[in-house]
Amino acid sequence: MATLRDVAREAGVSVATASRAINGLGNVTAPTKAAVMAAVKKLNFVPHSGARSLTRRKTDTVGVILPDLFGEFFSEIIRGIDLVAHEAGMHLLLGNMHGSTHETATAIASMRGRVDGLLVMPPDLKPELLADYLDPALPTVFLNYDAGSLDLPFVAVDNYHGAYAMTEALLGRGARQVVHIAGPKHNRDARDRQRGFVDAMAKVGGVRNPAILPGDFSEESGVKAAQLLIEGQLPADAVFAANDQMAVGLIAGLAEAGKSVPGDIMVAGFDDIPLARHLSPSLSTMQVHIDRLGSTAMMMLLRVLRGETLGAASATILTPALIARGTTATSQEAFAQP
Amino acid sequence: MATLRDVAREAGVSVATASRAINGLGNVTAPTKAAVMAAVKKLNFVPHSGARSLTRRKTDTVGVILPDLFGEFFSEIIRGIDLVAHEAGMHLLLGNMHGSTHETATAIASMRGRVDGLLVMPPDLKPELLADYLDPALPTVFLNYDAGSLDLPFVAVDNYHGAYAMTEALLGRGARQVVHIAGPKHNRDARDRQRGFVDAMAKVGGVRNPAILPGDFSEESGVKAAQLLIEGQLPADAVFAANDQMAVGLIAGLAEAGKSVPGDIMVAGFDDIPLARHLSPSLSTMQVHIDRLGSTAMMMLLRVLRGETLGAASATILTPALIARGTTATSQEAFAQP
DNA sequence: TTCGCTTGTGTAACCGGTTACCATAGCGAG
DNA sequence: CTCGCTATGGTAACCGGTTACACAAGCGAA
Repeated sequence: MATLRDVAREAGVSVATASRAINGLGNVTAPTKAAVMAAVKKLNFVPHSGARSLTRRKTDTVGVILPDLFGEFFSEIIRGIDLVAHEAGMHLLLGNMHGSTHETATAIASMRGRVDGLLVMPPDLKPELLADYLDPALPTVFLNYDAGSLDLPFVAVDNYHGAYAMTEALLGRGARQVVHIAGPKHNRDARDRQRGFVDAMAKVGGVRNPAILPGDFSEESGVKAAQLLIEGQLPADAVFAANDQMAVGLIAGLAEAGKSVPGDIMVAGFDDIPLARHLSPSLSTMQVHIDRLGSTAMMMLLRVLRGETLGAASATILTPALIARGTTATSQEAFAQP
Repeated sequence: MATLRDVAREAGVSVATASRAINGLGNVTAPTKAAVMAAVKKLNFVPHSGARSLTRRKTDTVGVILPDLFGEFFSEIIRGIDLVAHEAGMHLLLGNMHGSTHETATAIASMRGRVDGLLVMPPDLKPELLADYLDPALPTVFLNYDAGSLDLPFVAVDNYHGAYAMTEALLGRGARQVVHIAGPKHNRDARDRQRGFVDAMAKVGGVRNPAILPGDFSEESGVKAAQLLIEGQLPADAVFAANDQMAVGLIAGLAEAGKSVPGDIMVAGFDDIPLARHLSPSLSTMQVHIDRLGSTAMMMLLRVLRGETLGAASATILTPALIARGTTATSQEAFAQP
């Protein structure tokens, strides 16, 4: 591997001159610069970024810490981040916390000196726990997370109002007995969606304690919910699942039991995963632009890195949009658009 | 930020002793080590990895260069890589070549000094072009790519035999006129699948020049293929799309035209994306364990990094499995299992 | 007591690139 | 011809951790 000293020797100049020529810092005459560049080409010199980060005190890299890397959700987030990062000439260092607090601490620690900033998406953990591990000097933006007591910028989805709107829509289509399938207990997204559902049922539907079935965001838990619904003889004319995966399982379970969707029971999900539009009937859901979650967070981080103060922009809330499809079609609509 | 010198001063020892204590290199008495560790805790010291990589000449990071980050395919690959990398305590540095040769060169160059090894997935490019940019001293494994003339280890999917098997299966189910929807012209996966199809048609079906429609792996190109098929009045009793995405579009297009699947026309895809099993009828396809593509490549890279010679294991071919589902069901099967 | 050995600790050079500061050459003005 | 300025380039310290080597202390053996 060629070093800067090699280049300098080859070009017949000092390391300082070579460095200046390469970085275009002026104080170098055209012929000198040309000689240096020729040497660079000849030796195939590429600056060693480890050494560079020592003196420059920046790495042109951002660390991304996600709870898991499974499924389209995370792939879309990474894509959104990469889109913006690439534009700004930054690299992405991936860290996986694999769900545990200890892993998260390790992941954050191991990024010291490797990154200029951090994007963190803590799914279940309390922010207070994370605070101990975060380096206050390292710019950090939270993904899909209300930073709460921590004074850090974040991007989040308005799960509460999304769930509220969907519940309202179901009621508006004539449903009286709407059942909710909840997500993991400690997941904030899941809790907010449940709150939105409960509040809408109370205020719009006039129902005090609506039925709620347990779930964990997995397809299997949707199937189980369908069984509970049928065997428990729970009266229901609509089911609102806390995410699309569960809605998919639910529909399969209902079909198994001979129930028709939306004829007997309407179904709605949340997220608008690509699969949703391809089901038959297609799944009504709340559309979350997952990639924007990533790109927005990355843009915020870039601004912090540039030294700008975010002010009011330090909290960005993305509002999901209601997508009405086949699983909530009324009989008229079903005839009009099979 | 606390440095090693700070820790040494705090513990009342020299930097050398502090370093040895932290890295557990022996030659340090228990009380001395305890004092150092106490200082580490107190100052919240984390070694600066940039500085470390200078002397150690390793970074515990592997670079991953992908053509794009879109869709489940890449997400699965990254997940597979991460699974193995995490186990080995390695980090992932993501690079996106965004399709162009120039970008690829930049991505590879910018990883100099940042990574110990490289995983590269070149979709369309010729290996000869890449060779100029690859550092021979940097261990590299190709993903989903036959390294060809380059003497580098790789993991690939046996697209040819997969396509051959699927075509054979379609013919075995009574199809006579099978049409293929091809992938992008310069994509090697697509070309191999097309070759497998053509050869199977000739050898098993006795058909010399089977009909082939153009496509580009996108859902839309599947829809277009359906239109071409109908409007061109191309006789067909089965369609084999080069990937699942196009099969999905194709099915939608056929439904639009009033054709029933598999009644009028059987359909098959390739990849087994998660969506495949959820379609109705469910999509028959060749199952590729995409995550294994990533994890296998990562395991190979780890072995190279440990100094092992791969020998025969330097070329790993993953064989896809045929998954027969609803879109290729014969009428008897359709009655038996609706 | 002194020599020799083991064991623990310190000093300083080094990895590769950056940059503050200094030295020199070249030029015009006086 | 000398002075003084600027443009250009060189020297060396530094970023933070690692490690070869030197050194000192402690112990047993002669």
